Amino acid sequence: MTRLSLATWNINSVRLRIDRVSAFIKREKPDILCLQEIKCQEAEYPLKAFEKAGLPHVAIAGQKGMHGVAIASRHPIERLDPPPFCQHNHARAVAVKVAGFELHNLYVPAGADIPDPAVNDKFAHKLDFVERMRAYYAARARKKSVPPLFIVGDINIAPHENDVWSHRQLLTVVSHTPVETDGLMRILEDGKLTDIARVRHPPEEKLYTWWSYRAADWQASNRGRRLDHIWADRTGAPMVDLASYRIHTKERGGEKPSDHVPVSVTIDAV
DNA sequence: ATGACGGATCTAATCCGA
Repeated sequence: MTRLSLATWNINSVRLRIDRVSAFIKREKPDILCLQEIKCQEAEYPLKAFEKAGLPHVAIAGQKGMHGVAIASRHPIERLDPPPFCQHNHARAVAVKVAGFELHNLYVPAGADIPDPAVNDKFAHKLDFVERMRAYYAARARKKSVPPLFIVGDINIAPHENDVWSHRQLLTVVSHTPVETDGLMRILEDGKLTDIARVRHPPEEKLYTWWSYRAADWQASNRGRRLDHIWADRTGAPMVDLASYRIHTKERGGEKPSDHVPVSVTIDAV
């Protein structure tokens, strides 16, 4: 039995924040770190820093300037085909096999401002991405003898009332509209997936992983949303130490933070 | 809840995020 710490973080430029990433790895010692919005191509990725930090096994899906996801691991990884969720083939998914389980790292489209797919192509793209996730994980849940699966990343949807600072005021705001939150809940239901954060944290407890850059004082206004998720499938969920779930809110502070903070969990792998 | 911030890019002004 190996205890593994798995963390996910929308880093909003891995090159700009590589020193913060290195410090986080040094302090929190994740065995696997999944990043979103690396905002670079594969060749530009700061591999050396990850080697130095003890996570030398890296799978990168990059593109110029925007999006981009990566998985960095202490243990050897086997790269898998990314799940086919993005109709535009953006770098929004990377998948590996590591320590006997499967790991998907996702960056779901934000969806822009207007929550109407008829007039907003980006919102239509987000809804399509979510429906593809539902169909894929539903089909996978029907399969026998698949490895345990963990799905992490910036899902860009805050599903529950207390995953946002004001349920009432955000009902018409992209990330918390009913069509999105219903879509997310259907992925979990049809895929037989567990949203690890909410197993131990009751529905009335506020949980945020993102705070806008535009607030004058993010901490004082505390208008956050829980956009970053760690999910496990039926065989993955029992491997999770539920008490280990952490939101690393401290990372929203200090110099040049990302607008998202890391989320982590400990897994008992074989 | 809009766009006060912040990132990348054809380094100047624009696109993008959520």
